[in-house]
Amino acid sequence: MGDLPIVRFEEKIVETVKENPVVVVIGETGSGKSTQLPQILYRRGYAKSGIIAVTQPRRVAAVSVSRRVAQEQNVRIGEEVGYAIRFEDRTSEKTRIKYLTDGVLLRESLFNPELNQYSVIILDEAHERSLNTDILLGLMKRLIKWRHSNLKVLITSATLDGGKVSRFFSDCPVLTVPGELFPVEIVHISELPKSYVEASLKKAIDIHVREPEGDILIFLTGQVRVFSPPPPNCRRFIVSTNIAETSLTVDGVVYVIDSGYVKQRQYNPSTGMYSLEVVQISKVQAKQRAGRAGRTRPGKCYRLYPSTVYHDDFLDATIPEIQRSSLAGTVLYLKSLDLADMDILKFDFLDSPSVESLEDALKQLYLVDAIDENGSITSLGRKMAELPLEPSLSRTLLEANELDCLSQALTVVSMLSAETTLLPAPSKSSEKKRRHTLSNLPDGFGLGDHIQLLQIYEQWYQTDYNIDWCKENNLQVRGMVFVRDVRKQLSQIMQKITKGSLDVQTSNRRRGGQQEYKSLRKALCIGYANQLAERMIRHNGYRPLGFKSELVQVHPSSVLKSDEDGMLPNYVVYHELIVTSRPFMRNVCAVEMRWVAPILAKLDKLNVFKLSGGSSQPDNQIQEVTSTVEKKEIAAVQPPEDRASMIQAARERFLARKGQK
DNA sequence: GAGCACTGC
Repeated sequence: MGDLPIVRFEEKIVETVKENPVVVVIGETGSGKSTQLPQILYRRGYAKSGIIAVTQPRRVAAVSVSRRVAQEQNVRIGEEVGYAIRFEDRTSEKTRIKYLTDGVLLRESLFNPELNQYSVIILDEAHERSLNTDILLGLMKRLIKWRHSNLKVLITSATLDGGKVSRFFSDCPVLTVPGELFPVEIVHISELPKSYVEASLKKAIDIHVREPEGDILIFLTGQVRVFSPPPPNCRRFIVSTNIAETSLTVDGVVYVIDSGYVKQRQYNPSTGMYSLEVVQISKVQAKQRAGRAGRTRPGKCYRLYPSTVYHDDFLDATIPEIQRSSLAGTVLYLKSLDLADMDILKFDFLDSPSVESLEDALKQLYLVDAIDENGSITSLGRKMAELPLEPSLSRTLLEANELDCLSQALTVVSMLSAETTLLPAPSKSSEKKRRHTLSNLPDGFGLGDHIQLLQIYEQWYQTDYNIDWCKENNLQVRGMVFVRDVRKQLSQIMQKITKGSLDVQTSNRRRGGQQEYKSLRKALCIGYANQLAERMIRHNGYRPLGFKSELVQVHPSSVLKSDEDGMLPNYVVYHELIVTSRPFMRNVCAVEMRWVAPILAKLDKLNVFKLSGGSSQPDNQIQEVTSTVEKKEIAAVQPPEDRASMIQAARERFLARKGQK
């Protein structure tokens, strides 16, 4: 391993780290930074006073890199070298080099804000700008002031604007270590193609006919099934999403075709909606993709866009996740750390999220009782922050505990955490099968998808977690096992939070139909107070409350049923708003008017300016955001006593809105 | 009546 480029820089690295609390290390793929940097510091005695921590954005990376380092150190994993990821802690008292996901380090800092057990913290792959890494960057900046005498922080990345991070950390030094990639020739197309799917197909065939052997990796935005599997001894065409940029390494790739696009999920804080959009990649991503051609020998990267477009239109770096996500969980986490003079709107992020996004987070936290009207964290909010869940789901668990339905809520919340991994990979044959078998699964009594998820898990429990049952019902075994792990972890945390011995056993009893789920639905209503929607008068469209007014529909895959008149419930809570062909509510649950009334009253009282601190003079931006909260419409919502008056009230609102237009 | 990239506690 002595021949890795980084080892030639050992003296320089050690010298720089000795004299500076924070150092940025830029190292291309193949530089050995992830494996060698901690070993260099270990050799130089930095693990004597504490552990050397190395964070990774992904679980697989934490495990595989630590295994390699353990091998190089000639120790077993869990001894001097170990790793910690969710559900799996392979460290011991002997551990001096510890690989962990950035999420695990964030959790640790919740219970030990000074992170005293660590003498060195290396944030690896920082260029990916994961939400967790970005929060850690902000926390490290504060931590280094408290612990300037006994903590070293290294930020390492492949292609990151080192100058920017250096400026963030008071002009700390930037070291650049060359990588060991083979040269990659970049070829741009002369003009943008009409269809990048078609163009990439043509280019692939072109390479196949003209170029010497070597596999072809094609970056597109979804799994387009245009290529059939190759016979042996043939050239492989690998069609991939951005998964091959980071998570997956394909050996034998010599040619890369880069469409220049990626599918990205983004959150709109004014409407509360997520959307999946095909967007242009950044220069950093384009470089990352090209690099995949030079791992085994010199390669070529064909870019399906002109070099002028690359230079003039492409963003330098991908928009960081923190600017594309709902920040309710993040803001609650930061509030619970009790950082001194902590104004959430002024937290020092490398790239700050918009004021609107932070205020949306505050508004959501207020509605779920995690912060009070002055923006201070409540005792309930502190408990919520301990749960590794979105605030609405932690709130649901705590309310369920009060309403004696914790066991059911634990199941629902765990199922939601794994939902995308439950259904099988799409294929023509399984699609038909799935339709068939899903009809055999319970239907949630028509009350909604949360109840159905609960019933599915309870059925599985009654088969004693039988793997064949999952297969028969076309549920991914790995997904269901994950649900079971999450449920166990959440049960333990709930036991700890409530300091009691709770009944968290999955129910085995069959009781009286719909009534069985009343408390659970009430807990969901209180938990999802920030995700409540009201039905329109004459049709089954809904309007989410507390956001800019938009018409949304219940997703057609929902098991929610309409009444004898064909009307859906007057109020539902939803797990997610997602814009595909239209805006949809995914995973909805019917709730009752008498549970909704207090939430409407709270929406009415909402004052975002006060929530965000309110002591300083409001600037224009804040005033404008406050005005987007639809005071008039919300104030018009009365909490009526019965269904007739409720409908009357809704009709008046409807007419009032019509009149305004 | 839809159809969704990736990751994490």
